[in-house]
Amino acid sequence: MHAELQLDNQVCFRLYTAARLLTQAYTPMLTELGITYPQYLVLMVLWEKDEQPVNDIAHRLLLETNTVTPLLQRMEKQGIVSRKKGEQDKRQQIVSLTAKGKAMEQQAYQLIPAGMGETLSACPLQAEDYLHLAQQLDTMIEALKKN
Amino acid sequence: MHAELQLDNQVCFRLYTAARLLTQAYTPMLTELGITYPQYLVLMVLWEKDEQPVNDIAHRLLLETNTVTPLLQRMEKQGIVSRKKGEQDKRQQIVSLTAKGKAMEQQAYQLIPAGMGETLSACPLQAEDYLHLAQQLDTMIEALKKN
DNA sequence: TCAAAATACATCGCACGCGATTTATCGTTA
DNA sequence: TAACGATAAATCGCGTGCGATGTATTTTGA
Repeated sequence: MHAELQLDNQVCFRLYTAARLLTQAYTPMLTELGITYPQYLVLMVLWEKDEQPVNDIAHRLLLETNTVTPLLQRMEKQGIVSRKKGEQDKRQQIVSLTAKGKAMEQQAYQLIPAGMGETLSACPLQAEDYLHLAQQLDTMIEALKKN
Repeated sequence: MHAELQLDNQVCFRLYTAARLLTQAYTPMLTELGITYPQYLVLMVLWEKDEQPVNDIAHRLLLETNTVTPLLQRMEKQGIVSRKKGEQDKRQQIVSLTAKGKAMEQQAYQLIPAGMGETLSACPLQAEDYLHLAQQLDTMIEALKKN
């Protein structure tokens, strides 16, 4: 029995579990909006800056384009975003929010902070704890980004 | 522009990303063993205690049986585990390690701590930071488990 | 200048996760 | 004890993630 191979000693398992469970906590609100969590991430990227090529969205989310492309295709089918070929560089697909996609920002603002606030109120972590957690995760992410 | 809806303010996005990237860091070692990360989790559960029903494994990993069952079927096909119907309760499927599955503990022990140590050496977090991180994640997980 | 390398995106295949449903078995109780 | 609700797995469908490959376009360098 090697302590290094015990589930209870694994940071990765905790990250994997916490990410899944927290994503699940978003699901009821996101279902009301008719989207999934990764689609919500894409929307946040586009709410910040509209009209971006697939590559920029993928880089922002640290995902590969072969994940983002089908995701965008599904979102286009739902009328949340539109895609058009880049004018200066015809290899690019420029992704834009539709009116529906823009309107969803307000709906999200009304649903999600309130809903998640309630969920996390059951969690005895303070604002400063989350800040510290975020910093440590950023440190890990930064180190792992360099493969 | 609502601060609550900015990607940079999302703990969930950080968890989602850190979990993905850390899992990716495991992948080279796990590929050498011929398994995936979720399969590695199942093996850790079984190395700790062999011969468990599907439900116990799923509960330990906080996963649903409809995730674990196909995963176990793939592992059985690879000869890592075997499944047999429970004797006292015929609804259960008791999952056991094969000789191959047991032997993989030693291989994992030789590959993974060393490999992950090297990966995380690029990460300026100390042992006590990981401990603190683990505690905070456990707190979140505990709160989120109650839906 | 023009062929080769690089880049942007798409496609394909496979392994998760999970909501929803189904099937087999068990426990309970009327 | 016979029916009925509860439980354990399995199955189905869909949306990711991602490695591998393909295609169109741009950049490059001899």
